[in-house]
Amino acid sequence: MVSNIDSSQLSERSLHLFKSLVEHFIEDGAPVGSRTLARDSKLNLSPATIRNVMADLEALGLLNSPHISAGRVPTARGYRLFVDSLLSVDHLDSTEVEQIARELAPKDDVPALMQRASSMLSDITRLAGVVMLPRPEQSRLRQIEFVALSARRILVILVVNEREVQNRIINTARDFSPAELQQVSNYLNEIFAGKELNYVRATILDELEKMKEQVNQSMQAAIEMAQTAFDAEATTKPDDDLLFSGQTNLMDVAELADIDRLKKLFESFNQKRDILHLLEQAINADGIQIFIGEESGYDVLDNYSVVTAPYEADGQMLGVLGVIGPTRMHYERVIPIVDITARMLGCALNTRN
Amino acid sequence: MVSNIDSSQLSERSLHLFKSLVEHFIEDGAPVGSRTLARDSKLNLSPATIRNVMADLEALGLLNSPHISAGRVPTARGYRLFVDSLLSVDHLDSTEVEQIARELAPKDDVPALMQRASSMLSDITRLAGVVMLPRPEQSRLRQIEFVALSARRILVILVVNEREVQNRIINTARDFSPAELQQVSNYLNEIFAGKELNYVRATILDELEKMKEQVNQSMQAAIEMAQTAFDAEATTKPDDDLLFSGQTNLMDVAELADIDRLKKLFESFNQKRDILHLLEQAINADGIQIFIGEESGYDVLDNYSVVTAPYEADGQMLGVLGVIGPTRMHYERVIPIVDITARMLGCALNTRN
DNA sequence: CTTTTGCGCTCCCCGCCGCGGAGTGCTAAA
DNA sequence: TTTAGCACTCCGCGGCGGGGAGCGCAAAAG
Repeated sequence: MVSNIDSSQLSERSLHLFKSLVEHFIEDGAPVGSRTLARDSKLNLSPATIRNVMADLEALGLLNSPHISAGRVPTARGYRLFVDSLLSVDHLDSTEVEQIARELAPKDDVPALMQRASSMLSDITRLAGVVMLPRPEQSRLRQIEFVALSARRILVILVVNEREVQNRIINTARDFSPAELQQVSNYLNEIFAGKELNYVRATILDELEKMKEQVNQSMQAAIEMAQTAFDAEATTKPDDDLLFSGQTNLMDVAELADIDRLKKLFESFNQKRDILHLLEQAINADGIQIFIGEESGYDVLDNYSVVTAPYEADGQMLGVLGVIGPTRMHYERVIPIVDITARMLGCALNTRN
Repeated sequence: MVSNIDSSQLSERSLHLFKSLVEHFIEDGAPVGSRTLARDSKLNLSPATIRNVMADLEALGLLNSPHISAGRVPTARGYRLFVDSLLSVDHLDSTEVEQIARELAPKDDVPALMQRASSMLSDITRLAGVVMLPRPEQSRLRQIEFVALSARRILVILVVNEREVQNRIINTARDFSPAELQQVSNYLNEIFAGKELNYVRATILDELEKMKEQVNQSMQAAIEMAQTAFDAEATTKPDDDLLFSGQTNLMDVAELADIDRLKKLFESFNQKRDILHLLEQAINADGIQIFIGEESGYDVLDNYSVVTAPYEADGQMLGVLGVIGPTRMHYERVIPIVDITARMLGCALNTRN
């Protein structure tokens, strides 16, 4: 990768003009010519001078022109310089902040909260929002319970990490009485409570062996049953860990009207894989991270930028959220929105007492 | 609404030509002229004759021409006649049937099964699939359990209708011991097991009053707690009752490439309201029901058709599933797919023992 | 009466042209 | 170093014309 341009390598004037050009382009989406720039940047320079400056900026790879005789357009590298050094972020007005706070009030369960965060991001930015569901590296089993539905159909309830609840139904080979079930869950809670799920899955077989003599017949069957339960758990919910919303907002953005590219993007939303990889790169950034166009390395994201922020609660990084839109987006507005949303989501997730 | 055309009102020859025209149009998407029709329909008629016939069909409102000098295109009414009287449904080949059966094997919980049904519909038809989640008119409470997470945070588990499990966490005003919780759930199960959820919600307050003297203090608090639990239940999951998939398939269909209309459609997928209303109309149809273009009454669905089938299990209508695509779709193929999917989904939902 | 032939007409599509506008690069002057 | 002037490029757009597909109508054929 070619090294990025540092703002100190450029004259004050060049930077001013460059910034002005980018802002102009973000506003209109049309290539910006020397005339307009001469008119609007308060520098009182003639178009010709500005042309010279722009030629230099183009040589540095910050701009390029679609055709020899069109205005200039920022490159990905140009945007990079812009967001890193030139951008002054908006101050969100208090009504917006309140709106975000209201939407993220911790009134119900985690998935619903995440869903709201995502739609809020897309509503407020008029772009596409995405939230990675919290995936604590360690999911500790807190409690396991069995509820008899009928003699051979048993509901297994796993309470994981404070507030996550998973349940599945398993069919057993023989009948279990409620008392037996109680016994099994007591037993399992005793050994496994507080342990990591993966660990539980891995060792449950060993335990089974170890206990073979100690415990009675019924208990053996019970442990086998538990194993089934945990196996089922392993196969479920591995993929719905990304919540999108507002995809349709992207259909308004004129320069992205190419339906094939849009389709590719939407498909990659559905597959989740690429976007997930991208977001994972952002989880250890401290605060906002921005992927501009081709930078991301995923060519479905050409001409798109992704503004991300990790969110944390109880001192633990939980995930990433962000906004996807055209490279030509209002960064000065999107950035603080993503930022504050991540913070507030974190707050909402702090274990309430 | 103008009355539909009955196939008996038309000569054999007109019907044959009409059918041939519709098939042609479905294949190519281009207006069909008299020449092509003369060539391809085995009738050995001159284009001129066919023009006459087509003029008649146009007068009946079955066809129209985009321009005076283009070929003819079926109207919604034309499609109606076509699917009602002229269509010969494909015989699905056995590999496809097996594929469907495999996808719908009842291996895990209901939501996942529904999700698979929907994506399978869209994959196999290359159109958009939709499934309405089962919404039994009566959701009977089967069992309620409380699990203490901490002294004041309690997990409420509701088992509803055989295999649906809902859980939520509530915060209580005071501590409850496990024994107390057991007592409460025994009590509630005794009164409410087998009752309808709405009924439970409605009468739980009365019960509370009625029992005031009979039961002790702790029990009162418990019932209040239960009330909280059911209230929470009422507010949750009222809207995610429709599962879409394969929306992006619609972006391939050339004649729908109008990005604004597509956007409107996608938005109505997100809102769910209109589509839900439409599907609800189909729940009492016995078998396949088809909404063609403007017929649906929702103008986002102009140029789209929806092929639906209700599914049932244990003798009870549970919901509707279907496929959304351009009016110009391969009905002869889509119809049997939707049909068999509905049946198999029903089978998968029959209470397994 | 039905079907066919023949003919004139309509309308779309596509490529072509020419023009105005916006913008550039270069050179020469300030 | 900046500006003015100028020639040049390229896009977008509207108008034009020809070819193609298809239609309707009228008259002839069956």
